[in-house]
Order: sequence, then structure tokens, then C-alpha cells
Amino acid sequence: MDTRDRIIQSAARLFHEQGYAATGVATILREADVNSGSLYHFFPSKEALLENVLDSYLARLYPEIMEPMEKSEPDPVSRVLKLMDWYTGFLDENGCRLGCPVGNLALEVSDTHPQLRSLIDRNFENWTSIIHGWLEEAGAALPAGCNRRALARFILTVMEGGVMQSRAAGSTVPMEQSVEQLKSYFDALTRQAAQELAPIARSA
Amino acid sequence: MDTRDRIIQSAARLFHEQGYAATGVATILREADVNSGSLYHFFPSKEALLENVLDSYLARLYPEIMEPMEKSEPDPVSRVLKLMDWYTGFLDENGCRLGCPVGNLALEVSDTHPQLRSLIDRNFENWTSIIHGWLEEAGAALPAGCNRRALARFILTVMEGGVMQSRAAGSTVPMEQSVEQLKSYFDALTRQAAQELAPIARSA
DNA sequence: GTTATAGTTGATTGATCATTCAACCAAGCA
DNA sequence: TGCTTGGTTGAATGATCAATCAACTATAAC
Repeated sequence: MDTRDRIIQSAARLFHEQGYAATGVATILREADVNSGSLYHFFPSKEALLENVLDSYLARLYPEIMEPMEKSEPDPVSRVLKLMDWYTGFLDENGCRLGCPVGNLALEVSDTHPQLRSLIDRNFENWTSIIHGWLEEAGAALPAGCNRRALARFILTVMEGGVMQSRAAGSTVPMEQSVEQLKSYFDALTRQAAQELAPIARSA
Repeated sequence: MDTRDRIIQSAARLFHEQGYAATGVATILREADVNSGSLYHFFPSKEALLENVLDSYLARLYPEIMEPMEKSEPDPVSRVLKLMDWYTGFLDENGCRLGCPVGNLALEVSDTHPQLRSLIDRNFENWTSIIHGWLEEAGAALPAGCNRRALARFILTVMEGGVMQSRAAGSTVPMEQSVEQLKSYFDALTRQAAQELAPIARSA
């Protein structure tokens, strides 16, 4: 890996573990085994470095997380449910630490750094668009009148909110309970969709 | 207001606006119009000061936000829906900035400061317990088998996740869409509860 | 009036902060 | 061989960081 990529990788890891403000440039330099001059040769500032970290997150979401999901699970609704479990598992594997690198930055820098805010937003939009695609792919498995864009947003909302509480609790319980509720909502939606398709059938 | 309270108030405001790491003690001193010796007379460290800020959040949630809600809206289900709108309104009034002071800190310091993490958790638990109480109060308006504790957690999850995305987007749309979905879930639950109460009646 | 207690003052500490820069080096090309 | 380009070195900068502390003041107790 070349110097530039090594800097981005180290910065990404440290920003994720410690946050943006709490991470010193000196620590990034040590971690990447690079001198300060090299870092400032590639990036004009610490903020610009974070911009590149966010760019790399944006570029990697689909090929590294979403595309493998598509290949391992053909049914779009099951795939969405699987994704929820994947996030819960990720949280568990890390002992309820770290969480979402983009979400962390969203709350830390959105108000004070407009440029970064917009890049974070693009990351969220990208995530939402992919899931939106899956939900459209689900076709009649979801109710016809269901706002699938809003539903995709809602899934991200629940993932981020659940992760936040689980990190604070030091336990996966809040995340699991949130996912349980979201799945119960999904159940209601798919049941409604099934009824729309077969309006004659009735439950006892 | 005495010196100690002035320090806590200024610290709370600045931590909320800029984050914990990004806020310097010198800025707090200037804001509170206090000398450093005074601050360190009351609080042994910046971290201890944040602990007191979190204590004050914990003490103020019920009397300042939840109790007024209870007094203005007697029906517990309507009250929960009203609370969602209240958070959306708060976000809007602040131009999609600030967000939840506890949520911000949860993502910034949970991993690195165990003491603070536990205090943040207590704030979330407090919030959840109050809403859990409301949902129990709702009685048969919700399905008998519904996990009301998990549902209370879920509402907090959606609030925090929605606020995060709205701050990143600089727009209330993500928050509104998330609340819309949550209300639709609530609708499904109350409809189910109504059916449990009147099992004979059927829809066309 | 004396003495203790609680709180205030603000200069000072050494560490760490992000950033700069002149010197240096290796590879490619003339 | 000399020149250019892209990258590296690491000491140095001034600002800001959290925290300290000895001196000082106001209040209350006796």
C-alpha cells in the first residue's frame, strides 16, 4: 500500500476509535509510519484528510458490504432482515464499541464543518438509495402504497439509533430490541401486502 | 445563579454546540465569566465537569420535558405521538443543528470514558423508563402481547437516528419520514389492539 | 478580634496541538 | 552528466491544551 492510502487507512481507524477532535495528527503519523511533511504533501489539512476518509467510505460501502449481501441473499426482503442482523453481529463482535464511523462523525462535526456535513449526508444518501433499490425490488411483497424511500431511511434510522444506545449500554440488548420492533413492523407490512394480493382470503 | 451552576450551564451549552473534545476549558471559563481556579475548585477535571452536566440532564428531563407533556396531554398514546412532533419541532427551530446533547456525547465518549458511558446510559434508561410508563398507562390501547419496554426503547432509537440524519442532511425531511414510519407502526399496533378487544367485528 | 471556612484570582506550567519548511533523495529523461 | 518531478525527512513554530497553586478576599463562628 502506498503512503497516501496508508495515511487514509490509519486516519480512518483512529477517527473511528477516538473521534475526529480527539485524534491528533501526531498519532496518525505514528500509526501510518509517516512524517508530517508527507501527510501535508498529500492533504492540505486534517479536515481535508477527513474528507478523503469519507470519500473512501462512500466508495467502499457497495462493493464491500452491500454487493456481497446481494450475492448471498437473492430475496430482497430477507436481505434487508439479514442486513439488520449483520449490523447487530458487527456490534457484538466489537464488544459494543466503534459503531458506525459515519454516524459518529455526523454528530461530532455536522454543525461546525459544512463541507464535512455534506459529505456525511452523501454517505447516508448512498446507503439509503441502495436499500431503497432493494425495497423496490421486493415489488408486491410490500404494500403498493408504501413509501419505500421513507422506509429505507427508516431502516438506517433504526440501525443508527440502536447502535447508539447499545454503545452507551455496553450491551447488544437495545440494538436487538430495536431490530425486533423493526422486524415486527416489516411483518405487518408484508402481511398487509399479502392481503392486498388475495383480498378474498380471511383469517379466522 | 451561583458560580458552580453557571459553570455547568456554560459547559453544557458548549459541549452541546461543539462537542466535548472540541470545547476548551478556556472557552468555558470565558462563557461563564469565571477564573480557572474557581472551576477547579468545584470540579477536579474537565471530565468530572461533564459528569455533572450529565447529572443535571438526568435530573431535568422529567420536570422540564416529560412532566409538562403529561399535564398537557392526558391520553398516553397521543402523548407519545406528540412527543415525536415535539422533537421534530425542536430540530426545526434550531435549523437542524444541536440535536440531542446526550446522543452526541454517547457517540463521542462512550468508548474512551467508561464512567461517562455509564452516565449516558442512565440518561437513556431514564428516558426509556418514562415512556415505558406511558405505554403501560395505555393499557388495552396497545396489543396485550406487545413488549412495551422494547417499544419504548424503539421510540428513542427512532428519535436519535432521525435526528442524526436530519442534522447531516440539514433538513427535517429524514426526521419527518422516520416519524411518519414510526406512527404508521403505532397505527398498526393500535388497530391490532382494537381487534383484540372486538374479535367479532370484521372489516370489509 | 481572631480564626477558620469557602471561594476567587490569574499568572504559570509543561504537554500537546496543527502546520510549516528548507533540505534531501530517488527515478526518469535529456 | 545535469535537470526535473514527486515524494520524504524531521526539526521548528506559535498557539492552545488541561491543570496547578500561592496569594488573596469575603463570610461566618466563636
